[in-house]
Amino acid sequence: MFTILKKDARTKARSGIIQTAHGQVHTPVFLPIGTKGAIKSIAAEELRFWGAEMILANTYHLWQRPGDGLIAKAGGLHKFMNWKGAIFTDSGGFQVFSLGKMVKVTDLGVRFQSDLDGTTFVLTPESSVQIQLNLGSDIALVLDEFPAAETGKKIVKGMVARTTMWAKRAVAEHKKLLSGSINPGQLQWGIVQGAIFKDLRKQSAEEIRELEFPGYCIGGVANGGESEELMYEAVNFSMPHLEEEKPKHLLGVGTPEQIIGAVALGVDSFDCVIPTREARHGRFYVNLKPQDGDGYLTMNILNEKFKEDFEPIDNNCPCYGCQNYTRAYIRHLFKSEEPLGIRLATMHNLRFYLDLMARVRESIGSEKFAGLLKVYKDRTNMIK
RNA sequence: GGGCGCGUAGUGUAGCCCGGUUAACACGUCUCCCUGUCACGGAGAAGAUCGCCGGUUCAAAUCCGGUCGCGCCCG
Repeated sequence: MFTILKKDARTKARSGIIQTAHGQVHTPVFLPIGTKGAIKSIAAEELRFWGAEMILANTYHLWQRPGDGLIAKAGGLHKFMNWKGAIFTDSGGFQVFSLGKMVKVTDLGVRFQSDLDGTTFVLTPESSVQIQLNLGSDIALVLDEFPAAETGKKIVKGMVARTTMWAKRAVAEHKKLLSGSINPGQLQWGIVQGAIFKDLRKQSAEEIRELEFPGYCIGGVANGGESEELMYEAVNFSMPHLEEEKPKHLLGVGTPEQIIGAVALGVDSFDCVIPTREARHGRFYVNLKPQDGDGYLTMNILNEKFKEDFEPIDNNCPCYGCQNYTRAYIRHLFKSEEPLGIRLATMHNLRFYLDLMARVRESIGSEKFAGLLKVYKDRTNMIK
C-alpha cells in the first residue's frame, strides 16, 4: 500500500508513505544496508533513533550464515536483530553473481559454490522466495538476472526474458507460501532489467507490470563503470511503463546527487553501500556551511591536513562524533585502526544521508525541491 | 689495550662472499578509488648521495686501507 502525499510541480518527484507490516516508510527514503543482519558497527536502536524506517538486509548472506531456518526459529529477522522498523531484502542473486566464475545460470536458477565452505548450492526463484519468507522481511524481491556493464544487446535480451520467467515463478511461490509464513504481510516487488536499451527496458517493465506487483525495483544500473547519464536513461526508459501510483526503488544508488536526480525522475527509494563503506575507509560526507547554502563536500579524514585540526568534522552536525570529538582525534583513531573511528564515521555518514532524505521529503511540493535539485546537478556537472 | 661483529629511505631488513643498467622488500608516510557490501578493502606515489675519508678498477653498497659510532668477548 502506497500513498502519495505531495507531487512536485516541476519534476516527477513525489513524497509518500509505504505502509508495511512493520510501520510506515516515508518516501523518498534511503535504506541503510545491513547485509548480514547488522548495519556495520551500529545498533538497531541507534538507527531507529535517527529516524530510519527501513533497512536492507541480504538474503544470500543470511541464508549462508546463520541460515534462514535459524532466523525463522528466532521469530524472524526483526526479532533476531531487534529492529523495530521495516526490512527490505534483496533476492540474493546479486551476491551470487558477484562471486564470479563459479556461477552457472540456467533456467532453473543460479548454481554456485559457497564462499564459506565450497559447497555447491542452487538459488532458484522459488528458494529465494522461501528464504525471504523465513527471514520475514516486509518487502521481498524476486530473483533476477542482469548483465555486467557493456554487455551486448542480444545477451541482455535473454536476461530480460529469464528475469520475467523467474518473476512469474516467484509470484506463484509467494502466493502459495505467504499466508503460513512468519510475516504474512510481506510484500513482493518485481524488478525491471534491460540495461541501457530503451526497447528492452520497455519490454521488461511491461512484462513485470503484468504480474501486478505492489512495487518495483529498477535494477542493473549500479554495477560500476556506467556513466551517470546512462543511469538516468535506464530509469527514464523504465518509468513510463510502470504505474505512477506504485512505489519504485532504484537498486544500489548512489551518491547524494544521483539520488536527488533520480527522485526528480519519480524514484521513491534507494539503497547504497556508499555512506557505510566509505565511512570505513575514512571518507566523511559533510554539508556546506549554512551560509553557503545547500550542497556538500567529502572529507578524507586520513589526509595529513587534519592532523592538528581540533575542530569537529562538522560544527553543524548533530551526530555523536561531531558533538564530542575533533578531526585530529578521529584521524588518530583511523590511523591507529581503532574501531571507534569506523563507528563514528558510519554514524555520521548515515545521519548525513538520512537527514538529506528528510530535507528532500520536506522540499517536495514547495519551491525548495527545484533549488535542491539544481544545486546537486551543478555539483554533478562540476565533478564531470 | 686486544679480538670479533654491525653501520643501506622514518623503522626493520635484503643485496656484499663471486664488483656492472633507474639499490630490493616489509611496515610506516602521502594521495586517490569505493554504487541491489565476501570489503577496517583496493590502487598509486614520494622517500637512501648505501657511516665518513681515501685507494684499486673502465666500473665500488659490494674489494683494500684508514677513521668514527654502536654491540659483544678477552684482558
